[in-house]
Formats: sequence, C-alpha cells, structure tokens
Amino acid sequence: MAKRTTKDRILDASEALFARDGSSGASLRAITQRAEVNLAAVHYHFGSKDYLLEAVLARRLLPLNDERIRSLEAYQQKVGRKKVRLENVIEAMVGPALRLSRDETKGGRIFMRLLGRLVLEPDARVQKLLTGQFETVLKKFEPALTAALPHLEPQDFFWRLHFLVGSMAHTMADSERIRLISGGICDPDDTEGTIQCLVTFLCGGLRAK
Amino acid sequence: MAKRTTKDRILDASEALFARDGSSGASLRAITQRAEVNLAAVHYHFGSKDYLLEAVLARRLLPLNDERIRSLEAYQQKVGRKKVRLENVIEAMVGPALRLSRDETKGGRIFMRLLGRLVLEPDARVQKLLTGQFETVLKKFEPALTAALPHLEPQDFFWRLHFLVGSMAHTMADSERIRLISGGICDPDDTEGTIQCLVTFLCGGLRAK
DNA sequence: ATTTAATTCAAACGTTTGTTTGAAACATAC
DNA sequence: GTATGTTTCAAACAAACGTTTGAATTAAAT
Repeated sequence: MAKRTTKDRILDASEALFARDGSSGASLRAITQRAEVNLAAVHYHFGSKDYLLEAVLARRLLPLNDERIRSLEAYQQKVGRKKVRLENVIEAMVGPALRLSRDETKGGRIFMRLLGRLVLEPDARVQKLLTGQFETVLKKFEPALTAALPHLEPQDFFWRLHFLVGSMAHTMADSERIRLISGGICDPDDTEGTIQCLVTFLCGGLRAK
Repeated sequence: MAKRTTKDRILDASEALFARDGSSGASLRAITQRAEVNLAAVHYHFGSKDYLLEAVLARRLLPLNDERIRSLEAYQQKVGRKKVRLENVIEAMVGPALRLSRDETKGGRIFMRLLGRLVLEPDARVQKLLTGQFETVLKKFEPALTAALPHLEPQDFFWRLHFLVGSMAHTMADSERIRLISGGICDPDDTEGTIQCLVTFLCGGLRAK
C-alpha cells in the first residue's frame, strides 16, 4: 500500500480548509494539524501560503481542462465533416467539469466549492491562473460553438456563454442547496442525470429566440 | 447637506472591503481606517465583526426582495385572470436584482461581489439569512412559475430554477469578466440590455424540450 | 560504515488580529 | 450652567497569524 506523502496530505487538507474557510480564513496551523504534519512543512514544500493555494488549484484544473479538450476532439473526430450537434459540444464542456465535481476521489464538491469562492477573489495571481485556464478552453470550443449556433450575433453569443458559465459553476459548487430547495426531489448525486438536465437547459437557452 | 453618520460610513467601508478581501480577509482596522472612524466604533454600533457583516447584508437584501415581490404582484394584478407570460415573471425576479447590481448608489457591483462570495461561505448565521431570504421569494414566485411552465416535471422545475439562480448570480457578481472574454463586444453597463438578454436565455432554458 | 542530501521537528520571530477599557468630547435636557 | 446620556478616542489586551531558524531525524549514495 503506497502511503500518502507529506505533500499530498498537505494538499488534501488545504483543499478542504480553503474551501470551508476561504483562502485567508484557513490558517496554516489548522491545515498542518489536519494533515498531521509539521507547521514548517508547508514552507519547505511549497514556499508560502500563496504558492500552496496555487498548487491546490493546479492539481485539479490542469487535468480537467485536458479532459474537456480531449472530449471535444474525440467528438469532432467522430462526426467528421458532418454538422455538429450543440448538445454534444456542451456535454464536452460541462460534462467533465460536473463529473469532476462529483468525484470525491478527486476533491469533488470540496474542490468545486473552493473554485467557486476563488472566482470572486480579486487576488491577481489567482485570477490570472483562472482566466488563463478558461481562455485556453474557450479557444478550443469557440469554432464548434459558433458552428452549432450560426444564427447568434456575437454579442448574444458571449452573453449566453457567460450565463452558461454561471449555471455550470453554481451547479458544481453548491450541490446540497438544490436538495434543500426542492424538498428532496432533486438528487445532485445522480451525476449523469444532472448533466443531462443541465445540458438540456443550456441548449434551450443558447438556442432561444 | 445631511452628513453621513458614523454607522453609515462603517457600513459603506465594510461592504467594499468585505467584497474585496472576504469576510475574514478584511480587518476591522482596514475598515475603520477607510471609514475614517475609530476602531472601537464598530463594537459600539454593531457589537462584533459578525454582526457588522449581518448588518451590511440586511441593508441591501431586505429592500431588494420587497421590490421583487412588489414587481411580481404588480404584474399579477395587471394581467388579472389571463394567462401569465413567463418572460414577465422572470423579469420580476431577475430585473430588480440586476438593477440593484448596477446601481452604484446602492452598493452596485460591490455588494453583488460580496453576495456572491457569501453564498459559498458555510458560516451558519450567514447561510440562514441568505436561504431564508431566497425561500421567501420562492414562495411568492412558485405559483406563477408553475402556471407559466405547466409541462415541467417537479424535478426539472427545481433543477432549472437552480440553473437560473446560477446564471443570475454570476451575471450580477462578475460584471467585468464578460467585457474581457467578449473582447469588449458585450457591455455590462447596459443594464436593461443585459436584463433582456438574460431573460431571453433563461426563458429558453426553462421552456426547453 | 561514512558521507551527503532530503525531510521533519519544536521553538521562536515580529505582526496583525478581534475585542475591551476608561477617560475625553459631544449633544441634549433641565 | 449643571447634569445626563450618547458617541468618540487612544491605548492596551490576549490570541492567532505567516514565516524563519537551526538542530534532529531519516533516506540515499558512496
């Protein structure tokens, strides 16, 4: 049995506490205590609290965006020169993200909550990392999206993309509230059902009017 | 000229700094310095940092939800027994919120950024306040929404409401990113245009399939 | 076994944190 | 003008913060 290294234990504990208490609310003492690791280990392995946060993000985000792009390219290869279906493009975009948000072995809800919090944090380094990641994905998806939505003006196109991101982020980050407000009718643990429901909604909105 | 009281100055400064730095990232010293007020004034007027945050929220949220409910009731009175149009119901829900988010005399973007951050903060008192507010609004809107969307299963109904909240919250909280990713094509300062664009998208999504 | 590098540890550093205190300043009433 | 209640102020409190240090420990290499 491969034992978890000090570095991984710190990353796991940081992810959980940054998500719960915010990047300034979570203290290194609380993190190292949870990780059962010496306080100074953070600075030894990561350099500072800020670099630690970056490492927590990178560990999940880089594989996620790889997966998105791989999904899209796989679909594009499959359809060849035929017309792309909007549903499939959207699925390639939100599917991997939502699956990650429900995969507890990879941070799951915890990481998504953290991500949701960081989006509104104006820290320069964090913002650069996040928008950089998003732009990489957008660049890859834009041709397929415009091909599937030829009637949309550029202005509406970007606005609706913006709304899409909002729905997706909210669904990924806050998975228990839906259970509450629906009185138990909706089950966020049904990942594939949630994805399909979201894709339907988004495609309806993107195609509107 | 009515001069701003100490209490108001503290509320304004808190709103700005809580939004920028988070509820734990913003220190009372930074707040009182910005408000040009003595440090102890916070505890004299509000009791503690936590109660201060509550006061910042209540100042904006209570009037907003009053306005939403008033908008809906005004529309319901106008149409009488005739069939309600989905667009108008959604407008009554997201319109006041988005207008508030663009009204710089009432906190505007600053308050919305704060709100967006707090939604994911699991602090018990804050959560109770926020979900309580949302449930009040939902109770009022639910009949009109189900009337305008009779074909929707309860499960889909709540999921799509959830997606709606996500798009709305994201649009309110993060008004500059859209300018960036659209390369300047979209203008978040055009409040009514943004509202119409959002309402169209949401209604398309709500009606989908 | 000895040397070298990598990692862990307890303790302390100087700041900054939220909160409290008691006196000073102000306003309002008699 | 004296008295009363409200608001402001500078100063201090203990606690928690991120970070640094140098020795102790472990692992790897020779």
